[in-house]
Amino acid sequence: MVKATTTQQDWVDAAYSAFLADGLAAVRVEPLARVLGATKGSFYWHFADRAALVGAVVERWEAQETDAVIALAEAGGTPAQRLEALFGAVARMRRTPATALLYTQAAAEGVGDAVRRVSQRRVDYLAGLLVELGHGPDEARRRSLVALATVLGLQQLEHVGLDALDDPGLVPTALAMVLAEPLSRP
Amino acid sequence: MVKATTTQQDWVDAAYSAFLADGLAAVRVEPLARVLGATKGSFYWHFADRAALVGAVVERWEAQETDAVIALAEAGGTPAQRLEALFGAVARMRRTPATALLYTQAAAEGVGDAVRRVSQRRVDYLAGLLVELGHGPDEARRRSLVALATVLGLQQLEHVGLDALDDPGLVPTALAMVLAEPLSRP
DNA sequence: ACCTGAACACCGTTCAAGT
DNA sequence: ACCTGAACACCGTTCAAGT
Repeated sequence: MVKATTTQQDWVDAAYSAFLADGLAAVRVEPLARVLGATKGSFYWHFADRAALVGAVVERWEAQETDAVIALAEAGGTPAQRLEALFGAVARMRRTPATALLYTQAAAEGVGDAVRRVSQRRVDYLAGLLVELGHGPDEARRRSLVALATVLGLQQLEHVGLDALDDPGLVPTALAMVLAEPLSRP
Repeated sequence: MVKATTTQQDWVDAAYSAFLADGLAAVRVEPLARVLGATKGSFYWHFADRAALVGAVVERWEAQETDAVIALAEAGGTPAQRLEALFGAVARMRRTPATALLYTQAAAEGVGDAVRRVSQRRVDYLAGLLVELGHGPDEARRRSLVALATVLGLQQLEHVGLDALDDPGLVPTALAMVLAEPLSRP
């Protein structure tokens, strides 16, 4: 039995695949219509415009990010173990163009809010760990912000051809930088 | 005396302004033609295609970046003073959307090489300072890579609405993280 | 209710024709 | 040598018309 109609889900599924492969810019109505064997007119029955589809894609991304953070938090262990697990996950993450592209595309595509919420959640989780490890709340927040920025920046460098994530000594270095005691400045 | 013709320089100037304001995506032939009071046909006399204009824009950006690094290096002082100056410059840099957008757009726009060269030069400069400050070359390179990534990532977070660079304690924190002695891991 | 097909706008690209 | 203006392709968007 062949599917009779193209559902809203079909559009989001196809758009999400395109997003994972090539970022939000790849979420385009006409090419997706070709992939789905539908017309653009069909798309505009299910969605108000392209922005609505982009919104649905980012909503799905946000939900999966939230699940991932919760899974990390529930994995348990000591704060130090959870920090190790977090850095391990980051080290394994590597080349996912979608995420590397997302932050700069977010504002232009009108989904900056969702990306900001996800970022905040990540910073909060890491800051919680650092507080458990004995840092003060302000210092913990700053270090977490810097750590997230580092991960995002390394993905960008990777994306531009600097094989930053290949260096096996880099993640330990970053870990040390996040954990280290603050220096008194000269 | 009114200028008779639209020169190649005029196109690059207009394109560079658009780039500084809104990133490479804003380098578009037809809107620039409107701004310059010329036709698209005129553009295609001076340039092979839009990619050539984007290339010229990034070339100018690369040249100015190089000048900036050289100026920093020639400023002199002790390595610690130069490091302070570098972080001060970064702290003052703040909201330049163009740079924040550039890294993710670079690959798609075919100018990844120029961006990679600029990144490499920045890392090399900082790593040199860290070596002068007593770090080993590998550790210095890793810390420099992480530091550049941090700056790029903070720009992205800023761009998405997390007021990361507003926190006055953040740059000292980042400085401490770059300078700190490596930890032995647990 | 859901879709097609044609239309229009926007921008990249080409090119014959003008000066 | 340099430019105009019209044409085409691509994709977002609208809509009358079909089932």
